[in-house]
Amino acid sequence: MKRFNPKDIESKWQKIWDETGTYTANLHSNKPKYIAMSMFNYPSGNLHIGHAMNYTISDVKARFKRQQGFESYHPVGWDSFGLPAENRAIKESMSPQESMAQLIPGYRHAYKAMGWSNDWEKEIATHLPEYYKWTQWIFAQMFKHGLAYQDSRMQWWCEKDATVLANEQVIDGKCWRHDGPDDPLVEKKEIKQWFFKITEYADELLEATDALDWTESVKLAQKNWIGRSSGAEVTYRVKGADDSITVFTVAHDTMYGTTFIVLAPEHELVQKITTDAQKTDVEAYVQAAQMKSEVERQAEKTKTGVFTGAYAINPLSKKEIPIWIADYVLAGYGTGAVMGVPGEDGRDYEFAQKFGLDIIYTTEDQSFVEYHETIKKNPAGYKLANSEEFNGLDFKVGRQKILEKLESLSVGSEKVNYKMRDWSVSRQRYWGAPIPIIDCPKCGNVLVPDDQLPVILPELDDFQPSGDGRSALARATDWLHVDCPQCGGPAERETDTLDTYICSSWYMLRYMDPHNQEVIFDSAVVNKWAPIDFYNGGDHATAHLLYARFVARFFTKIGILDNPEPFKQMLFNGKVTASDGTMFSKSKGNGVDPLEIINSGYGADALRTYLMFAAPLELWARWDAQGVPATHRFLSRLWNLVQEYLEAPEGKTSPKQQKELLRITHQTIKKMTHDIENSAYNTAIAAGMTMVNDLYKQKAEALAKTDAWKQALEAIVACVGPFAPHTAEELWHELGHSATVHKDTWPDFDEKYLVQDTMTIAVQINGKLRAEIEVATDATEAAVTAAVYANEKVQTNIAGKEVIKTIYVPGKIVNLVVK
RNA sequence: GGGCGAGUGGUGGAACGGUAUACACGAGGGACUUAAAAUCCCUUGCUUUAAAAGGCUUGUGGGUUCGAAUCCCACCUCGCCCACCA
Repeated sequence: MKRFNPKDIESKWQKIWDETGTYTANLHSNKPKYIAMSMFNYPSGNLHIGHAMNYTISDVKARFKRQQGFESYHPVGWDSFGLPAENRAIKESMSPQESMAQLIPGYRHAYKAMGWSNDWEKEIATHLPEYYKWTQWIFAQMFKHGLAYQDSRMQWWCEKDATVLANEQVIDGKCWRHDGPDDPLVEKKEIKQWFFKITEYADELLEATDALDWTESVKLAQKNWIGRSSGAEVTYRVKGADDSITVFTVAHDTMYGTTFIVLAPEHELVQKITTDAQKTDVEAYVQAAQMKSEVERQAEKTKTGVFTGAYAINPLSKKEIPIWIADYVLAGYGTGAVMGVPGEDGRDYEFAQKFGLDIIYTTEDQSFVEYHETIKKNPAGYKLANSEEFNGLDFKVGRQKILEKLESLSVGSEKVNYKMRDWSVSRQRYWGAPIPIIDCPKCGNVLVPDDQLPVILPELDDFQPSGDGRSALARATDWLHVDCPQCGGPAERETDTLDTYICSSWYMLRYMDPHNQEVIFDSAVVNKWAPIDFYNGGDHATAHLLYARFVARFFTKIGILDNPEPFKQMLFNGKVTASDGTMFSKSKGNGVDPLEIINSGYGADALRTYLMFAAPLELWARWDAQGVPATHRFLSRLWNLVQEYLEAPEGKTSPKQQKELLRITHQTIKKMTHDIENSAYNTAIAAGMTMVNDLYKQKAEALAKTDAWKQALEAIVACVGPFAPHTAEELWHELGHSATVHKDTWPDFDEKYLVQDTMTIAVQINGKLRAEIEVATDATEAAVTAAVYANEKVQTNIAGKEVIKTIYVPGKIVNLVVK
């Protein structure tokens, strides 16, 4: 009997699949399409267990659909621009180009060793000019449509990377790439940079979120990130001056409770309105605030602030209220100024307490309850108080009336605010797509004409940032100096490169037309293949997934794409940790190397099956050293069963066994089809294991080379195909097929085989299980009840008692209620 | 501080309001073997008992229901995301 030896069969089939193009998708096929993929790979080292997890999830889905008869496409590519590659290149004194040329082949080899069904004909890499030409084209389109602009702003700055960061790239006050305990906090620097106006789409993105078939937590994270709040802008006049201060509030119904105004230290009016007496204090405070990082500010437990000496007038109550500055007010949100309502807002309350400011309550119960709490506890509404003519009104009515009054006085209007900011897309680093802009002293920022794209990234010897806040490109003088496309005069190229999140915001669409050099993609093909049917990953709940949605939406506006949502279904899967629950890390050296496991003799199939079996996909799994041996054992049992069948004598299968084999088979097909469809891979594999166990029991009865056995074995081999593709392929061929198991082989199930002659009914007495009875499947309720009363245990339990109620759940349970 | 999840055997985990603990690991026993590995078979929630037969069990406490791991309320614990967003 042939032994199960993954080493031989895996490399054999990988070679055959490669040579025969088994996984090459025909984008013009007449079959229904299916495209499954996992988040883009960032080549930075070796394939690790997290990759193995992520890419196997989408590979199983793609394989399942391919077997079901879909034209299934499982694309592959490299998110090859970006800082890790550049930093590695600096460290190992090689160019990032060379670094990629070294890393990518290693990944290709590893992907094939994992048995992933990628289409290698359509491979892409974002650092190649044929790709980034179109990344630059997107920038140009954004620019032409008024969605790309340059601005000088305070921006997050990572000292280690010497580049700015997008808000989304700041994690707990640190750079997303340097968030270790010894890494520095990010700082703010004023830098001229490019932005994409994602805020223009905030509302659309928010509204479309609910309908997505995505993991709920991700949808929620996106909604929170966009952070819509609707309220009003109200203008307070500064006493004795022409200036006025506009604040944003969601609680304009509490306006009569405003007893002070607070400006952010950076607010433009601070200098102007501060009185001479307060000047020293205010300047000191502003300076101190500038020195502090955002995180230090937030870490402070108590409120700080300084009085400016100026007063504002409440436009409704006409009361004079002091104007303060305090760093609990953020310059970047709303208008950078708030109205202090200490009767209804916790932060204002704390501030008022500390500095002895007045507190006015505007609700009838006249005590401090947080505004949102008040509404939550009393959704029906509370009544306004201390609000002059609005007293006694329900807050919803009062709110509306107050708004109307503000509007009539021209001091307020409805306003919607978003937490989300525009997307900062400039990076002061070398290894990215150059921004296709030429800075002309006469014409200003001039777009590089489309026919001159791509702006090729010049090869350099030294990739270190130039140190003046510009990238290494500032030193590439030949490249830098160009003629202005508009006036022909001397000009300079933009030295910033594009955030690599732009590269990954549209790659899924390029997969459908990867080599097109005329246009970004053929819309006809893309409209056939988009959206991505299945997408998964364990990171980027906000940044990447929001950017991709934004860019796709933009494509629909400029008419090159039909569907504004790029990902139809998105599974946010868990990660794999070490057995002690801590993260795998290079520094700890506790990593598990997928290739090592494969090569140790267990094979890719056992590894894949273990990863998919360990836990539900959305949960985090702990690495268990016993796991791969266990799934290897399962595959080996299946293997041996098929070998025994092949060596079995010709003969007959009894009608009884035939019926049982059919039942086992169809029950398994049903369960596995349903579970893989629903991404419940762990229970699908469990069902496969159950079938193999059941077949071993049948084998003990009788095993002969019959159609009944063959059909059962073919079904389980096909169903295991998505998880253990090599083993399935080998066994499929051994069972007599010459075509691949991986196309059009998924078996159908028929409910009629699931029906048994008898069924087991559980009998409860007062809800407690007391007996089980066996009745004919077609037994009537009367027959079942009769069988229940005939049961000895039931009789003992109801002796001397009165049965007051009988509940019969057909096919399942009988519950007798006795007294 | 806000939001969202999750608490089930020794472990990872199963269970449309209907027989809790599928499947797997680990453990114990047996077969095969000179022996070991591999393989195959059996047992395995806790507990009383020699056995037969009971009792108890899904974080804690209540509730709804003929029936609750599942639904509702309160509490405890853990995890994740966001966080002075006005």
